[in-house]
Parts: sequence; structure tokens; C-alpha cells
Amino acid sequence: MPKVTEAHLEARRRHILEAAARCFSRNGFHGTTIHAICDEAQLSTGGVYRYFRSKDEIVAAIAELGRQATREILEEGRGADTATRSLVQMMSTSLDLVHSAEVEVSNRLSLLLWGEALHTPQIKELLLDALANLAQPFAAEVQRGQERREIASGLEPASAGRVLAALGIGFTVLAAIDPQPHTASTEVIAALLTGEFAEEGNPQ
Amino acid sequence: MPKVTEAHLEARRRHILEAAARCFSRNGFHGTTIHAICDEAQLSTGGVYRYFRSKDEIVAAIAELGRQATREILEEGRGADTATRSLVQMMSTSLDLVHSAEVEVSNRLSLLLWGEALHTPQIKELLLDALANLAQPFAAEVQRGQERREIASGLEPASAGRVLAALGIGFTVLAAIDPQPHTASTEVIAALLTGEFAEEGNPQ
Amino acid sequence: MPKVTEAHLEARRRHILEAAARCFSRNGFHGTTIHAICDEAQLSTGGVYRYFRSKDEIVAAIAELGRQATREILEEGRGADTATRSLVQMMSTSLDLVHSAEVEVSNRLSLLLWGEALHTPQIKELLLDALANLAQPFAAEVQRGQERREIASGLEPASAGRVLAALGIGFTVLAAIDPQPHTASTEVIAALLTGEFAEEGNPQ
Amino acid sequence: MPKVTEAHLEARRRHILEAAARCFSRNGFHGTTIHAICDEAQLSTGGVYRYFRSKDEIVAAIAELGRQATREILEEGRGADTATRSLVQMMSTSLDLVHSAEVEVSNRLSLLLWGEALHTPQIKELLLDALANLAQPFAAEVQRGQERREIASGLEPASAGRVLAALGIGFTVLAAIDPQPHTASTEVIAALLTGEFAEEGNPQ
DNA sequence: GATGAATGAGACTTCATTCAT
DNA sequence: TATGAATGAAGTCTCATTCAT
Repeated sequence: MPKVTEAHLEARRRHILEAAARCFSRNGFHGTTIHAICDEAQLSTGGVYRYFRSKDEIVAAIAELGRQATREILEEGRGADTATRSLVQMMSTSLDLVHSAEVEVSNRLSLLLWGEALHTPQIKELLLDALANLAQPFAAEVQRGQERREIASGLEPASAGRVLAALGIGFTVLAAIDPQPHTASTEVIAALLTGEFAEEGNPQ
Repeated sequence: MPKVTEAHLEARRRHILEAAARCFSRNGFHGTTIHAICDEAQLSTGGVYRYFRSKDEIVAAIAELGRQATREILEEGRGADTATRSLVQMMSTSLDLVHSAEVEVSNRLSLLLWGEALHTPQIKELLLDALANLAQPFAAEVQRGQERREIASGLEPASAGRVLAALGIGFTVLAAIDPQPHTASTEVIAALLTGEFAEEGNPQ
Repeated sequence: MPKVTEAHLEARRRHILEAAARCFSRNGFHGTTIHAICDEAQLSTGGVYRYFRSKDEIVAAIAELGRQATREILEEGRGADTATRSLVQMMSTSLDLVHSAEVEVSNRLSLLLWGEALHTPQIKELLLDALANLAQPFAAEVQRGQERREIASGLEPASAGRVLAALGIGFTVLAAIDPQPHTASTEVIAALLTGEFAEEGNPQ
Repeated sequence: MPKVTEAHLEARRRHILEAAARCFSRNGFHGTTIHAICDEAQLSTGGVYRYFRSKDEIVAAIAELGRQATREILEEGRGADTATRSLVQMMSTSLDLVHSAEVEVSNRLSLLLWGEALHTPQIKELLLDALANLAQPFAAEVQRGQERREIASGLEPASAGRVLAALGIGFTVLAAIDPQPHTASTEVIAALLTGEFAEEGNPQ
């Protein structure tokens, strides 16, 4: 029954990845030993090597997991009646997620992975792809807004997407280092996107 | 060699820190050996230990250097006639800096340090302090803008400061991982801050 | 290798301790590298660290072994019909042991440990305890002798115990530095204890 | 003026040796760095190398100092009217000295040197010589006692000397590790030497 | 002569990975 | 298949010694 075995293998891999993620989040990649991961996953010292070829492969697998997750996050917010509302929705959803307790580990891992990407090409590729996935939906929505004349036409959608992606990344870093409620941030961002940040009628 | 001046000693420390920064930027903190730092600084195997007690102390010294730098960056942009223009100026200056070649090493170090802060309290403290220094000038300018009725009064200056700081951090991460020109980003941000992002008269 | 019995583990520890003891005896604690111990125990470079946390812990384990041995040595000699004969027996047994080839390593280790005790509190404690175990049986026997009127009543048993312990220690040092037959020493000591050292009837 | 210079040199050497002795006594030979000795002697880091070729040479010089001292100690006690009284006197003087505060450093150094002698031939030679100097006066006095019929003629003077030397060594070790008053010890030793230890008339 | 910065061999220890059982 | 003892490369740090100034 190879199918059962394969499903079992996949579950085992997932189990190990989650254990590893907890360890990495606590102590960083280099502060985590294979032994610690095995302990956390309730395996014997060399137990992970049946499922992963090396420690680096575990890190890469975690990066891959993160990339997949990024794809799904932004889809929810889209599709409001106006593009501007979609953007507000998307940013709001993202920020709510980033600040929720359940992704604390994931935020920390993201930060660690970005650092690792600096000198690990394989991870860098994965993350650049994830990044594109993050910016693209924003850019698309901006373009839709421009077509509908909701958003200033002079701006490059890609640049706007990058700005909004940067905002998401920045909040991820902040949430990882210094978790704290953020309610008001969403309002500020909404104000910026809708033009309400600048007081109407001021001598701009 | 007989006694050496205090200034010379300080220069030596600085020389080592710069060598270490280059190594760290290339290979990360944990991918850099003390030996590599000594090589880069043209010292013999244990040469750095006259100036730093341990590798960790070198990392901390670099974090401290970064903290001092943060203080100075934003001051330039302030003081335009309107608060909004000040904010635009400040963000523009920051982004120009972040994308300039001369701080490439520094961007990468920042990212690495944020990751390290997750499990190194001493570094975390330094960085939270730097963070406060980053957000505060933005918040102050927002408050000035509200007093002058340029900026919507319903927003919390502190939250707005945090949003703009997050934007700076996000661009630092982007620039570290994927250096590339950014000209258009500044325009988008300016548009957001001035209210020109949302097309005037659209059915918001 | 799958799980190994507790006894096997203990045997391994013992094996390493004996290897370490030989190395220490040859070259001193500080002249012996961990690598040398691993070699002597037929292990690879870091092999001892599964059994001992540090080199210091190995030294302490050897001290502990010595302490346990001290407890047992003197028991044999006791229980002769007179206390004086017991003391003679005990000293004789001790000296025979100290000069036997099989404890040459142990004598040398004792000397090294006493030196180490000077600046290592943990070892000092172990050795002071061993010392008390050495002097106490002598003192007890002296007291028995006084009760039986074999030994002058004016002497403090504890002091006498200390004197005899010092004698044992002194011979250990001598045997460690300069191993050589000692037959006559036992006679001298017997003479001292029985009062035959001083010629009877001399004008004392 | 070479003579003045030479005297100065000798004084400097002595000054360094005393500083080194204090350091060694505190932390052992291997726990003491050349730097620590220089500090203690108020010299610059490499300062001692003008007076000693190496750290080992300093240790050897201290051993030599100890050897010279041993020669002088026992002379005082000799020459009482009876040999037995001389022996008592000599032991008593030795023990008083060993337990006096002023030789605490010296006791500790002796213990350390004996340990070092185990694997340093040069030091071993010095110490064996010192040892002979210690045992010989005792042996001589015993022989005198035998000639005067104060001491049992069956005993070998050399063995007796060795026993008494061992006693001195043992007390040196005890005093080094566990300094404490010793008054009663002298009485016990006197009793042993004079035959008063064994109760007169007991059924030996 | 004296200083003290620099050297570099080598110590202890860790840990990713292997493999006999 | 799973275990966990063993391996050994490599890293951090120390310190006796040298030598330019």
C-alpha cells in the first residue's frame, strides 16, 4: 500500500517541520541543533534524516511552506466593489493576520528566513517568488482602480504594489520583534489609501 | 610598540568593526568565523580579542553603531514649511538612503540584526530603542500637521509614526534582499501622504 | 547502536576514567589534552563528551573515585586483639598498598589532586572528606587503646589520628615522586607505636 | 658599574619570583598567566622575559628557592643533649613552621611543585635533592641516638629518617589544604619518639 | 631598556551526520 | 525500520612569546 505509506511520510514530514519551526522560532536557525528538533518532534537523535537530507533542507522546506501560505492570504480581501476598498480590505486582513497570536511563530520565521536569504540563494529564490506573490495582487488592484478612475493614473501599479508589500513586510518585522496590538495602524493605512489622511481643503 | 593613543585604539576598533560588518553582510553572523574577521581586518588568528571580548560583543557593537546612525538619518528631512512636505521629504530621504549603494552592507546588517534580536535580549533592546527613534520624528511631524489642520485629526500620531516606520523597515528588507532602483516608490508614498493617491472626485 | 544497558554505560564511563587516569598520571591534568584521553580510550576526538560534560568533570570524577577507595582501605587492618596491634596493622597495610605497583597511578593522581584542591573548591571538599575518612579510623583505634590502657591517656585521639594520617599522606607523596621499596619503614613505625623506638631503660 | 647592575638584576629577579609565588599559590601554575605575574610584579606584559627565559624557568627558580630553604630549617633543632630530644625539637620546630601563617604560600607551592615534579624531570631532581636534605639530618640524629643507646639499635637510621621526613611532608600537605592549629600533634609525635605513646607496663 | 600590541599554535567543546545493531 | 553512540571537522577563545617602537 504505497499510498498510505506516502501519506504517512508526508504527515511525518509535516510533524517534523512544525517541531523545527517551533525550535527555530525560539532560538534561530543556528541556535537550534538537530538534536533539539528531534527532541521536540519526539524522535531519536538521527530520526529526521529519514525525512530530510540535512538541516538546510529543513530550513528550505519551511521557506517553501511560507511561500505557499503567502499565495492564499491576500485572495480573501479582493473583490470589493471599489478597488480602493479592496486595497483597504487586503491591508486590513493582512495586518490582522500579522498581529494574531497564531502566526507569531510564522512572523519570526519569516524574519529569520529573510536574513538567511541574504547568503543562501535557494532560499532567496523562494522568498523573491513569495514577494512577487505578495506585491502582485496589490498591483493588480491598483491597476483596476486606475481603470475605474479611483486611483491617480500617474502612478505605476507595480511600484504601488511594492510600497504596499513593503508595508506588510515592515509590520511583519515589527510584530516579530515587538508584538503588540495595532488597531490604529489599520485606520492610518485606510486614511492614506482613501485620501483622508491629508485634511480636505488644506492649502496643499 | 609602546603606548598607543586612545584615538588610535578607537580607530583600530572601528577598523575591525568595518571588517566584521563586511564579513557578516556576506555570510551572516553564524557563517562568519572569527578567523574570517581577522583575515578581513588583516590581523592574525586571535587578533580581534584585544579589542572585543567575544564574537557576540562584536555583533552588539555593530548593533550599537546602527542605533546611533538611526538617530541622525531623519533629522535632515524635517523642517519643511508644511508638515506634509516634511513627511514626504523624510520618507524620500530615507528611501534614497536605503537604496544607495553605500548602505547596502548596512541594510543587510539591519536585517540580520532584527533576526538576531529575536533571541538575543541585549540586541533586542538596542533595536527597540532604534525603532523608537525612527517612529518618533514621524509621529511628531504628524502631530504638527494635525495642529496646522493639514492632517486628519482623528488619527493617532503614534500609530501614524509606526506605519511610516514600518514602511521604512519594509523597504530596508526589500533593498537588502533584492537591491533595485525604486524611483517610483517615492512618488507613490508622496501621493499617499498628500491625498493624491485617491483620484479627486471619485465616488469614494 | 540501539539502546545500551545502564551497566554498559557505566563500564564505558569507567573505561574513560581509567584512560584519563593514565594520561593524568603521566602528564598531569594540564599537560593532558582531551584529545589524548580520547586516544587512550580509543575514542574519536570529542568522544568523551557523551559521558562527561567537561574535562573538569573528569577530574572531579577521579577525585570521587579516590574518595570512595579511601573508605575501604583501612577497614582491613582493624580488629586485632590490641589497639596497638590494630594501628600497626593498619599502617602496615596502608604502606604496603602505597608502595605496591598497582597503585602507582593512584598515588600520582592523589598528589595531583591535592595540588588541584588548592584552587578548586569542589575537589577540595571531596578531598577533605576523604581525609576525615582516613584520620577517623586511626583516632577511633587510639581511643580504644586508651580505654584499654594500652595507649597514653593524655593524648587527643583526634590529634593522633591526624598524625598517622599525615604519615600516610607523606608516604603517598614520597611513593609518587620516588617509588622505591620501603620495608624498613614499617618496622620504624611499628617501633614508634609500640614504644620500642626509644631504647628501654634509657635515661629519658 | 656591573656589580650594581648585577645586584639590581638579582633584586628584580627576586621581586618577580615573589610576585609569581603569590600568583601560583592562588591559582596554581597553569591557572596563572604570565600576564598575571607581570601585573602582580608591576611590570608590562612581556616584562619578565628580560629576567627569565620562560614560564617554566620561573617555576624552576621557585623550586630552587624552596630547596635552599629546606637546608636551613632543620639545623636549628639539632644539638640537644640527647638525640631523642633533638629529634623532638626538630619535628616540633618543623611543625611550628609549617603551621605558621608566613609559610602558607610556601606550603602551597611545595605541594604544587611535588605534583609538577611527576612530569618535569628538572623539578623532580631539585625536589629529590631537597628531600634528601630533609631526611638526612633526622637519620644522622637517629644514628647518634643508637650510638648513645637511646634508640633501638635494630632500626635503619635511613628508614627512620624517611619516616620522619614523610611526617613533615604529610603535615605540609595537610597545612596547605586545610590550615588549622596543630598544637596537639607535636605532643603525639613527642610521645611516639620518647616511647610514651604506648602506656608503660601494658601487656604488649 | 621598557612597553604592550601582535602573533599563532593549540586547547576545549559543539554538533551535523553516519551507521552498526 | 528505528535507535543513539560514535565520528571528526570546525569554531571560539587563550596565552606564552616576540619584537617594532
